[in-house]
Amino acid sequence: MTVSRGPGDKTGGDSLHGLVEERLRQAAQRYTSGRRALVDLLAQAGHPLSIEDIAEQAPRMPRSSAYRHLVDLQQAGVVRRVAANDGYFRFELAEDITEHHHHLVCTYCGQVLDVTPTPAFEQAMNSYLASLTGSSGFVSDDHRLDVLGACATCNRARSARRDQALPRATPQPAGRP
Amino acid sequence: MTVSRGPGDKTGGDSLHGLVEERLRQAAQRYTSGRRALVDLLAQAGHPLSIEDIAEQAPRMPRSSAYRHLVDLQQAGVVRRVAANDGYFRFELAEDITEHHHHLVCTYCGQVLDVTPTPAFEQAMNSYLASLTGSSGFVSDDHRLDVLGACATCNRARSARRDQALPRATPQPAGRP
DNA sequence: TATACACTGAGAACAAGTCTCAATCCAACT
DNA sequence: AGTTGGATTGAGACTTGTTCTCAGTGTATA
Ligand SMILES: [Mn+2]
Ligand SMILES: [Mn+2]
Ligand SMILES: [Zn+2]
Ligand SMILES: [Zn+2]
Repeated sequence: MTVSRGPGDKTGGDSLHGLVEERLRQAAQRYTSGRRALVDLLAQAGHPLSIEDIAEQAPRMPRSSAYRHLVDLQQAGVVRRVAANDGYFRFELAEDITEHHHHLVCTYCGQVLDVTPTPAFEQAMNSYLASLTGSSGFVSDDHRLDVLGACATCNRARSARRDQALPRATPQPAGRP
Repeated sequence: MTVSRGPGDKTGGDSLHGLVEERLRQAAQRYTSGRRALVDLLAQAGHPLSIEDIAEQAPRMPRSSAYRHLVDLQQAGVVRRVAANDGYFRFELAEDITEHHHHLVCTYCGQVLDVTPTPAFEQAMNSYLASLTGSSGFVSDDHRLDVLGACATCNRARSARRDQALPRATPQPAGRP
């Protein structure tokens, strides 16, 4: 049985753990069972995980340890921290371990999905980024594209109702009491 | 003297305040001097402001009031809250008041700049978004593109040094004591 | 002027994320 | 096999951006 490790699943077999171990060694860190559990979670999720997601799927891991592991894995270049629209961080494997991808953010249920861009689009993206370097003196070395909308599930729920209104989960601020 | 209101400066003259007042009225809210001051700040900044930016430029406004005004203005559709890479929110005028734009995020000093995309790129973006709708059942109604890199100022500072290392402000997690 | 709400400021409350510290593990030696 | 020094871990205190509470003030409208 093969397990999907994210979009594209670049690293076949178990080279993933070897690669992670090597990067940790570079940072004088050990690849312990807690860290391995986290990497497995992130690899099998295929989309960025919140600390809540992690706590659900690894109930025995203390939150302080999870946070610290994530920091260490970031510093080793294994994990990337992404700021979602709701102000909470999500965590995913670094793109050079999985593959460059974008995010579909459902503004109703808050779920974040990975999607791999078409080569044509990335080409347009690159020429656009090149044009930015010239005009403003800004030198880009990465980009992040989030597509906001309704996922398939929430879409069905919405069209099932007469009124187009569904409770939104993500961008709505707190409001007045 | 004309004041830039953001990229493109869609609303000329003082129709901005009229528009804001109208949207607040729709939400049964008044356009008071504190709220007007905030709208002026956001309009003149031309890039998303942090609560710290706001406190600096409007020292007499209490933070609790600033936050509450921002919530009210969001609910009225005047302000948009953007989650920056450092985990803190920034605030800017809604895109249908200014113009659709993207963000240049400097990963060294944390500053966020607005940039208006070329029509060619937005066209590529639209066809890309259309392709997403088909495949996964996800229906997109908005997108957010953040370009990460080094702003002109930090770029100069970086090339002035022999080593390429500058202290990063944004994505670097806290580290171990 | 009276009345009913909306608005405001001060500060308490909340919670995601970070830090501290004592205990434990483990790779590298003898 | 035992020692040892540094890395790792769990529990909980702490920090701080953001939200909530509440009493007092402003302001439309009649
Ligand atoms: Mn891309
Ligand atoms: Mn765009
Ligand atoms: Zn959804
Ligand atoms: Zn900069």
